[in-house]
Amino acid sequence: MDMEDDGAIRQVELELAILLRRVTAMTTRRLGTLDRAAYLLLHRIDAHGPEGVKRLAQAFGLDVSTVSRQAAALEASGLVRRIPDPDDGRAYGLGITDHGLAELQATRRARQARIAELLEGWTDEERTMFGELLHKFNQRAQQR
Amino acid sequence: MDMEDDGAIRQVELELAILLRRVTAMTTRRLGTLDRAAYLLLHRIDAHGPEGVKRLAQAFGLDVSTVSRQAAALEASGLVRRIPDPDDGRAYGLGITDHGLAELQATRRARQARIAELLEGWTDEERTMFGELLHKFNQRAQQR
DNA sequence: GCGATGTAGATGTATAATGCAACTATATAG
DNA sequence: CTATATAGTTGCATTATACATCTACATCGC
Repeated sequence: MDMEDDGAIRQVELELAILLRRVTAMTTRRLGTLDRAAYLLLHRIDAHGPEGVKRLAQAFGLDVSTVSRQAAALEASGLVRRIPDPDDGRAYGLGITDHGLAELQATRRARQARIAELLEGWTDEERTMFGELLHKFNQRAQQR
Repeated sequence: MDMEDDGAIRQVELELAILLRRVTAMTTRRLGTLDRAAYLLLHRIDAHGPEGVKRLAQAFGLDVSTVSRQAAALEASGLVRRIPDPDDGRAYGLGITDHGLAELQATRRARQARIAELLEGWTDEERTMFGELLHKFNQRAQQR
């Protein structure tokens, strides 16, 4: 089977590359007050509860040092607070603060409004399918 | 109509943010010999024929200076060559060289193989739909 | 209990991508 | 012919990132 010549794969590969460019460019100027790293970290913490930098780094495929710096920035801005791990003096979890939650929600609204613009004219079915396929893809991309 | 609370939009927004993270992390270590910027530029030039840096920058939503540097790097590597615009002494187009085409194809194969892995177990319909929806999304994202 | 080894996280340093501002050279308009 | 606009380049600053190293604590073997 000649996978590489599969037309669908060809298209997905190209469109993903383009998507990366476009969405990176779009989100470089922040929507709301949070930059992309901050937004994703807060999103994750909000959804999964407090986690340490190691787990967060794994979740995003980033180096621990990178997340450590991002977390420090978030803490300095009062968006998260450290919650010491009672069983491990080295470790702590990052918990979202009320301020962090408010900023997260504001940024999320701004981003969703942007997406809503881009999905204007799509059918409900297309939107739903797009979300599900992206989710399915992300699941796989995490494991690998 | 409460767009912002549409479940599909909520999911698309989140999954796009995650996708960006994952795919960026994945493509940081290059597949093939070309980095991401080089790959996309060559891809575009191959598909659209020679274009100047201004048009290329617009196509990717990047600053002209950024593309100018990327183009210089491509030229230094012999992947593209400058084609002076006969009607405008300031302008030139970037044309892909044989070497550039070979590298493009090699990198494209490597990337497609990677995508094929990630889409393993998907139905043909899902793959096709994913590609089409990504394309549709990118089209909109370019105009806006 | 204590030394060896492992682990969570922070920090030093280097690199790469990018944007903005200033510049050069050419084109076009009045 | 001068003034202004445009294509592209370059200087500079910023940001995100990885890798290596370091510190503090934990755990394991004895």
